[in-house]
Amino acid sequence: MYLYNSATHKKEPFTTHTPGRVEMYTCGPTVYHFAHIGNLRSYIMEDVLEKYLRFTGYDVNRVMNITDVGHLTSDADEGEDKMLKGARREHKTVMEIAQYYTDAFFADCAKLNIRTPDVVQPATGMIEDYIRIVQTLLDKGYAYAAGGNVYFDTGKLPRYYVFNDHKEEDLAVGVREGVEEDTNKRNKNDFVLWFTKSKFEDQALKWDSPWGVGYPGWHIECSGISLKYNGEYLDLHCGGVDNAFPHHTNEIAQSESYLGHPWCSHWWHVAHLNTADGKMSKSKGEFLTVSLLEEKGYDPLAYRFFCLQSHYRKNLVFTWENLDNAVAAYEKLIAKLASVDPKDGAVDAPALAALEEQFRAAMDSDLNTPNAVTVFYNILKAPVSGATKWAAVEKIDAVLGVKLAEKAAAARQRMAKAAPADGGFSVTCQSGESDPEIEALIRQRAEAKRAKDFAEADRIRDALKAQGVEITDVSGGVTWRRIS
RNA sequence: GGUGACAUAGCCAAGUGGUAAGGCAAGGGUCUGCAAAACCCUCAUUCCCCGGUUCAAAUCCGGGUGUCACCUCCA
Repeated sequence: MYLYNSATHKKEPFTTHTPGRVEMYTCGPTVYHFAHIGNLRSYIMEDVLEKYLRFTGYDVNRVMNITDVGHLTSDADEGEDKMLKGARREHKTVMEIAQYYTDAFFADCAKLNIRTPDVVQPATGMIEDYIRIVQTLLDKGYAYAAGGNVYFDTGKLPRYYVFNDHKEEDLAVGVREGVEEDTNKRNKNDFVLWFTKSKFEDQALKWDSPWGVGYPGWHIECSGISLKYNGEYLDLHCGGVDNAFPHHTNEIAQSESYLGHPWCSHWWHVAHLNTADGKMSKSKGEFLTVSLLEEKGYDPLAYRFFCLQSHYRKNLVFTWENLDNAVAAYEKLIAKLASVDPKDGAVDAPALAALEEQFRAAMDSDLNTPNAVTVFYNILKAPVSGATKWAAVEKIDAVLGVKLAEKAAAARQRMAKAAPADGGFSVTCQSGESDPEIEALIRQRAEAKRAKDFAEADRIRDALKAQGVEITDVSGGVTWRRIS
């Protein structure tokens, strides 16, 4: 399998330190608010990566942090702690906020069919580990104390910039309003390992340390958590592109300095989901969450499908029109599979293997999910038995995770119900809902049709449409659904 | 200002030297009382621009232009 490695800027064969096993770390959410669908794009793509690695036979140990401490506010940044700001907004304690949004995050993940990582570790649960790492970095001379804080000395490294070719003098420090240069730093790009002097007066969570009461720097949490649960050699580190610098760069600096040997061989970054005006954020424009999608009548899995249609290293622009496009494609795919009889013939093993091979070829090429999705179409068009088609769809959907077989099976059940064997007339709602008033109208229309009074039949259909109900004649009855 | 990624039809999108996959939308047809659905057909002489290399370039090289991101918390 070839994957693009941000650290080398090349597609490389993916290899692991221990053959057959992948130590995988993914940066998790900061739990001060709901995740927006842009955040979730990364988790969807990471989920596909993880599932594909398992599909190809790897034993995967996936670790994720939950950032529940120490982040500054986002976007409209006034130098306030995100967690604290969230707590104040909702009159809750910081830990209540963290728990609430952690739960909300995993609820969103479940709706998007994202597997929960093997290890999920809140940052606040590992303070002693961070202190030990910081102390070791001080002992080894990679860190220094100044102005009450402990800093990492990037000047001690032969190569600090891993992902790009920044020159220290070109770094624009404090370009943004409200961000001031820290005069305690020896080098412009030094970063804090442990704070005792908070920028904000009322930092909520503090711990005792050899350097005074304070809290850990942002970057140390990921190093600490990964070192504990993935061990000294990490195979795959994932996250959004925005994390590459400085967060991942700093993780590498502190982890390798602490360990004294190379740490993570492969870095995998997911590009952003943008809106028409640029980067998606929580404070600008519409706050796009999974819940909002659901309120608007979208299936979260249609959003997952939307993400799969694009490559993970390419910016994706979110518009409602683009989502609708994906929804139409997704629903057609389900309908197509639903029209295939799973009991048709036997599973043709060689044909199944050939279809699976197409899928592997796409995925092996830097996780090319757009091409992997086209394999669904190839399966449906292939001259093979229905049983083979269902088996092939189920096989690759175990990785892509859009629940095609499950949805198609449900659609088949509804179709069976809508076409009773006794020749009667049935009225079925596509979402399983039942509404006597609507059903009565539909039956009235059927009567009018039987009497060849098509004007009356069309009048009733138009009246239903005006109420937001669309009906479709099928053999043996009518199905209906609500449209927005 | 520096750094990086990207630029393919109305839209999403693959393709990394051999003559533009796939999907959505649209148009035409079959079917249907009419619709819808389904099925069939059509839909980029051309890949941001200008040079170069080559028998051959969307693909390689050079130079532009544009978009986005990062340098400050962010997926």
